[in-house]
Amino acid sequence: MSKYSLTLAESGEMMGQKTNTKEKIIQKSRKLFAERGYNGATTAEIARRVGVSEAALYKHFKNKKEIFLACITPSVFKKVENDLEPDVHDIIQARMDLVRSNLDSFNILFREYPYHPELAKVFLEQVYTQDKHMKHLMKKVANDQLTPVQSLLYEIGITSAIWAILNFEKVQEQVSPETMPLGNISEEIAEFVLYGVAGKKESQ
Amino acid sequence: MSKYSLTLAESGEMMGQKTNTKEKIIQKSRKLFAERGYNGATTAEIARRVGVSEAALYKHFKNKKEIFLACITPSVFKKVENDLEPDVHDIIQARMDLVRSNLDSFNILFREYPYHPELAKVFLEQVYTQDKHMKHLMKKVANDQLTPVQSLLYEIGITSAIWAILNFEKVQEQVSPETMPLGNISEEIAEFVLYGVAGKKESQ
DNA sequence: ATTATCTATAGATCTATAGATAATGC
DNA sequence: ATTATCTATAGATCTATAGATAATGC
Repeated sequence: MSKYSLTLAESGEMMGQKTNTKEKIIQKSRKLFAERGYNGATTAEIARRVGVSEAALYKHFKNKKEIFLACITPSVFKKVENDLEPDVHDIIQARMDLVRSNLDSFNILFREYPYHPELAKVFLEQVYTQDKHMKHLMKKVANDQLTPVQSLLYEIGITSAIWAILNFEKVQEQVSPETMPLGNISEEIAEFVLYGVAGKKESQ
Repeated sequence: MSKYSLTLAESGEMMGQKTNTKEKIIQKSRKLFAERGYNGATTAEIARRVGVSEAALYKHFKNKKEIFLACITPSVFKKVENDLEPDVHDIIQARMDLVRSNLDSFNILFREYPYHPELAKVFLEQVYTQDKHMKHLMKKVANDQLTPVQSLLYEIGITSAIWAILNFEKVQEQVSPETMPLGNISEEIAEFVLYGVAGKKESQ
């Protein structure tokens, strides 16, 4: 985690304490939905992982769709603001931390939001976070010439790039025999975001 | 389409001619899989859209999974090479054309490849196309300092950003009441890829 | 004759509920 | 008494096949 970090708010109460079945259903099913997609995840498997009967699920949620939405909607951003003025590296690092530590949620969002209209808004909110620092810094670097559309495109683009690269990293072994060590990814991305392929010119 | 464009090879014979049921199954189901995901697309619905019975599907394909794979695997890149040395704008435009005109395939790939090991390789091939022009130009602009990892990361990142933005464009209405006109997206992306948020410095 | 299709249906699964039973709080 | 769970199962799908029928090529 970086000094300037964002994390998804723990949905519901502090977990780990008393075994709250509802909370456990949400956590187990979030993982399962991320693993198999909405239709690939069955209520039977959710129940199995939670360790209760299927019927028990329906005492906590009206139906499967409600379980699914509970996995996503309560995840509002809890921003850990920081007094320090962050630089691009910190901001990219923070975004990577956010995506990485909530990869299940982002996987569900990126993959499922077109099938579930309820998720479209959440998708936008979580991906286009309107990160104050990011916005401010981008504007500053760009000499205040960033239009709202640019800031939207950049933030969505950067987040989806991070998401794709992190997932690629995970499945890379299956893909190429000689696994390419990706090195310090956030460093690479930060450099790219800041100066593009052209890189920083000699003038600094 | 730009002067320097890539398109996915037409899988199988030239369509439109004689009504080839197998080909029609592939086309209709590709669209359906993109719309609903693998598990959300039923063989009943595929049959309905093709206009045949479900049993007919199984004379052309061993099972549902084979229909699914047929939607993806034959889509090898047919590169329309061009003598002209393309600039960044052309290259980004070409990549956007590629993603946009094969959005169904890319939607299936980006969303489904983690659930289907067979797709991981295809995903990498289609997203990291090792676009000769892109590679060459990136290297040139970066003064030959691009490492293989960087070129991999950049190409995957750029493609996924384009994919996410194009999909976002499609569902934007549902999301924000005041639809934001995204303007010339490829122009924006090209500028970003070339110079980052810093933009081109006064020196050009 | 051979190939492409259809009707009908088996068998597996999947969501969701009804009604019974166990656990908990007053 | 109330709340949380279980067993059992209804009802709806969903994939895939068997066997019958129609269409096509020699």
